[in-house]
Amino acid sequence: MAHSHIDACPGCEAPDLAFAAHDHAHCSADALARAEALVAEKGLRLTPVRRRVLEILLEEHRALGAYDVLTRLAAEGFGNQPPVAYRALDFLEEQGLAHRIRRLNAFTACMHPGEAHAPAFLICRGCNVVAEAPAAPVMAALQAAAGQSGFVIERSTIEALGLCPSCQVAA
Amino acid sequence: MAHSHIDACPGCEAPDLAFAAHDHAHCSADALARAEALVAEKGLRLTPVRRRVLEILLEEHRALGAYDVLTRLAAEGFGNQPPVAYRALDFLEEQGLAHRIRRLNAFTACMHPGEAHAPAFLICRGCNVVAEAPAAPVMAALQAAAGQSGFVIERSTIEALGLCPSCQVAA
DNA sequence: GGTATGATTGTTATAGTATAACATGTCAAG
DNA sequence: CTTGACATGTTATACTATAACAATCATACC
Ligand SMILES: [Zn+2]
Ligand SMILES: [Zn+2]
Ligand SMILES: [Zn+2]
Ligand SMILES: [Zn+2]
Repeated sequence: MAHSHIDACPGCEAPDLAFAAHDHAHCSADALARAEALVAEKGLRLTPVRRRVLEILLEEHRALGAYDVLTRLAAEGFGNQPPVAYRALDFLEEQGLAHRIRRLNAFTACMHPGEAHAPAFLICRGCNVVAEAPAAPVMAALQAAAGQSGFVIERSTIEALGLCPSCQVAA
Repeated sequence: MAHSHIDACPGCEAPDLAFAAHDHAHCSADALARAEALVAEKGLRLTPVRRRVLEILLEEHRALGAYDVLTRLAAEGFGNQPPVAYRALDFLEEQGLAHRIRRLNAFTACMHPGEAHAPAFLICRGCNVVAEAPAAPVMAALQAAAGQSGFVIERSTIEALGLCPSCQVAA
């Protein structure tokens, strides 16, 4: 589902730069389209709840707690019990369409679903924006450190808390 | 509080290699001694609860949940309400004597308190051992990734889940 | 179409993690 | 001895997450 104007699209060219001003309507619509394609490809179903949860996560470059999502869902006529939110979030995470931000006990939409990527996150404590950063070099360094003791990495959590450019100015 | 036999002491020479067999009695006693020195240096107090919590965390190279610690404390005559454990754990974390493992919602003793170190953790899902790994290169890579978007890192969470050497053999 | 099958959602109940707020106790400085 | 700062104990509550089962929906097959 790659589209034709990659060079002109901040949301596609630098999807990890959530801090920069960009055409977010496009940014999120694109992520949603890619998600739909991916799910179809795998023969899975992006059901109404799942799709709506993804849309909610895509509204902003933030992380939302499961109960925040649940409140939204309930207000829209979906079930209002925790498993409704957690199941949708778990599905999205398993399919690489959302990520869990452990420092925040919250979830954020994946900004480049489908692309194999070891996720690293930049979390601004000023504006709460969460950005995905290119993490291949980080993973390589971590692999190297682990390899020294013969440890084999299966999954990793890499999160940085700090200030985005705008919030540095404000401070 | 560096001592004299650094070359002969696995617990000191390679404190990040919690997976390897080593003289853990020494390993933990040494960490405790360093912690005491550090706290005294800062004019703070390693009170009975705090000291006991650190000892408990030092018993094994594992992470313990706050409620696990609390159960132990209560059995030993300390308070049996959550804040008793959380306050001690928070103190230890603030002083760099313990680390929070976010993936496990648990805490582990710091294996080289006093030394400035950006923590990275290797968590074995087989035996639950948690090791601190040298993380300077990892942090450098993360800083580089963040720097591209002008993000300034203040704190970071770097955790890898996988299998230690022994558990790879077992599998 | 009708039905068997598995996947999805809804619901109840409960487990696990963490903090706010206030009372009590300890200790050292003045 | 009093004072003030810090530390601990306690009550209550908030927040995060999952187990277990019932009802519903979608699909494939006859
Ligand atoms: Zn965007
Ligand atoms: Zn910001
Ligand atoms: Zn040890
Ligand atoms: Zn192991």
